[in-house]
Amino acid sequence: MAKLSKSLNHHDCTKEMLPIRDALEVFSGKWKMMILISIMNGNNRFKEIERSIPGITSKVLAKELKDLEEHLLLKRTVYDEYPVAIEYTVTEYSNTLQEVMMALHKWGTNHRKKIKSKR
Amino acid sequence: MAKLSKSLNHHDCTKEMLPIRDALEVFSGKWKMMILISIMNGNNRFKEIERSIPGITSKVLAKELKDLEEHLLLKRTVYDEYPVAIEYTVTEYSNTLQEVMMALHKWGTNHRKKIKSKR
DNA sequence: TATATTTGCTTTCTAAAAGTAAGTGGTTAC
DNA sequence: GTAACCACTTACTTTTAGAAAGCAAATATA
Repeated sequence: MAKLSKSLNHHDCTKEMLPIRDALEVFSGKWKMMILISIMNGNNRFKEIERSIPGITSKVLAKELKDLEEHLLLKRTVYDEYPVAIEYTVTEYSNTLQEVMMALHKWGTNHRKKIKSKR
Repeated sequence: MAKLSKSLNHHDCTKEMLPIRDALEVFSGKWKMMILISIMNGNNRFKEIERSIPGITSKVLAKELKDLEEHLLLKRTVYDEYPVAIEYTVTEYSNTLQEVMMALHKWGTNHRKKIKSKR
């Protein structure tokens, strides 16, 4: 008995963790949010997006664009006209990220001050 | 002129991206948020935390705990008593993450439904 | 007409990060 | 005395990210 309770000697909090984990899986990482913001700001062509995000490489961008598309956050459209243009646009669904983005932006701004004052 | 404007043919949005990037750097990734939540839920010993997060290994946990400590989000205390106990506690500063966590939780919950209904 | 450049990627190679499994040194319970 | 617990660390493997170059098609420049 003592043993049993000891082996369970921790508070279960998986219920709270799962949704947060789901969310982070979708857009955490170095580039996904940046890509979304870039497209939201009117960069719709591959090269435009690439140029707007300092440090990203085309390989990584290509992969992340695919991921984001799968998660319904953006859409890839091929225009079969003259020199075949490809456009990436954010979906309506991606607007649900506004609140998350604002919270992140706010916290990040404050954290930068915090860390600066620490040094 | 045409050349110049073409080479700048994208909207600069680094200003908006930077704070979000700062924020994500601190706690994005597979485990950091889970660790914080676990500790907030009263798991303060290394093994307790480890047991409360399914799938995490001691190596990763040790590393993430160090990272979070450096970012002022938690505190490591050594009690020099009988069999030397070590306790991890969240800092007051980590409470500033509440808003972010709530936004993530909300979005993640909704996204899970969204993805489920898609399949 | 030849050369260079742009676009939207892909390929190859290397480096860094994450995961797996076992081990360590100390304490304590059986 | 053997087994288990604690807080990690070490060695090794696999996965992921990044760096650099290439490619086919079109367009612009000289």
